[in-house]
Amino acid sequence: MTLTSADPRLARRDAKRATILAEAWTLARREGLAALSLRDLAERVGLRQPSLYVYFASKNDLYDAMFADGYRQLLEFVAGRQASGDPRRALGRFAAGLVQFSSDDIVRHQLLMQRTIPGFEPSPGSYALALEFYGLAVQRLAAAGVHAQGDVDIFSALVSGLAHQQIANDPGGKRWVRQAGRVVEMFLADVDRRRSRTHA
Amino acid sequence: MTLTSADPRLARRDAKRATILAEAWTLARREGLAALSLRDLAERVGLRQPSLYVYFASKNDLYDAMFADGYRQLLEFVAGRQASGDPRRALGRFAAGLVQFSSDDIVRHQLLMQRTIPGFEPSPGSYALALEFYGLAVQRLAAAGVHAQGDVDIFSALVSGLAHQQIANDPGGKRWVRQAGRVVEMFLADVDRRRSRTHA
DNA sequence: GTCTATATTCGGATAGAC
DNA sequence: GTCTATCCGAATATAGAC
Repeated sequence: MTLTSADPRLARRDAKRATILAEAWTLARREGLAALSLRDLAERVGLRQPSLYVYFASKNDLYDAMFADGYRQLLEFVAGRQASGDPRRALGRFAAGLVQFSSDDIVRHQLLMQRTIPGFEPSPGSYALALEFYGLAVQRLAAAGVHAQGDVDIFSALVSGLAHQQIANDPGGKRWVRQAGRVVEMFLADVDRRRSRTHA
Repeated sequence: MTLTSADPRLARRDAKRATILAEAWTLARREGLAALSLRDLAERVGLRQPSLYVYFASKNDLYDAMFADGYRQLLEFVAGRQASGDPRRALGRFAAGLVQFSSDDIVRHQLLMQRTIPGFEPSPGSYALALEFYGLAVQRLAAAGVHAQGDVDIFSALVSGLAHQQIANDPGGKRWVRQAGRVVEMFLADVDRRRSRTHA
């Protein structure tokens, strides 16, 4: 949605939407996601509060745009770190990257990964981006030889757990980020162990 | 705090506080933790809104009481499932129990484990209960031969990750609860592997 | 300890002029 | 597209009578 348009009118509109969005993130990081107010937001972008409705149909619409924006950032982040070399080592770096990404912006992590705003649900269009990310993760796992749904479930739990502990108990640090490699190793060792037990 | 007193006057007061607290949980589960309103809460316990201030000094004080209450429930839950038999198997049951406990009440998990309410921070007295729980977990780990801080960190991430995925992607189900035993096994196998590599 | 009444502030959202 | 003006509702919290 809201791709930069050729029409200069729409282009400027999109640019302003982006400005507002960026300011919304800043404000949310400072005040808390749930405490984000359209009044404050308007003031920070040099508008009166009702004028925001030109750009966003409602507050939930703003949250939805932030949700989509956050997942676009995540997809871009993942795309920017191509898997190279041994796919199993790459999976470790992938996991560490995700934990770092979450840790880099707690509010973003809250919005993308937790259901914390009462009444907010992402629109289908925004949720599609979340699914796209999930698909990418499944690809990385497959490249490392992980296919079973149960294994995918466990991997997702490992990453989200590391991210959560990092954010909750060492914000800004790397205490759990550093454990990502080891955790993925232990995970892959377990997958192997089960494979050798089941097959042949 | 707020132990049942011998003084019948205080006892009735505490009883009413408990009633209000229970209703606050119910309301928070229905409307969301952040959307909890003192007006609705008062109505549901047959009081006018200002009368709540007799029992709680502020809304944050109510959250604080809920926080303490939640950790008391957790401590009771853990105490009710004594570790018996092989401490390593017991650790698996311990982890599964914790995931189940979180899954049983999403709002409680939100309040206890996430920083989701803008402006709320637990009081020292309430936070002490959280530390008490943490100490118990460390004991269980020690009984299973896990001592290193890094190992404790990983265990906490494993449990919180399973809980989070369970809540986010299969609320009311057991998809991730069921994986707890396997995850703890893989964890202990890794701890062993490292021990045998380092020592002797 | 409970009430009525009210202060105060703030929130999101809409109408309509320019 | 931006504004002023305003609506409407909701929130927490306090004052003071009973």
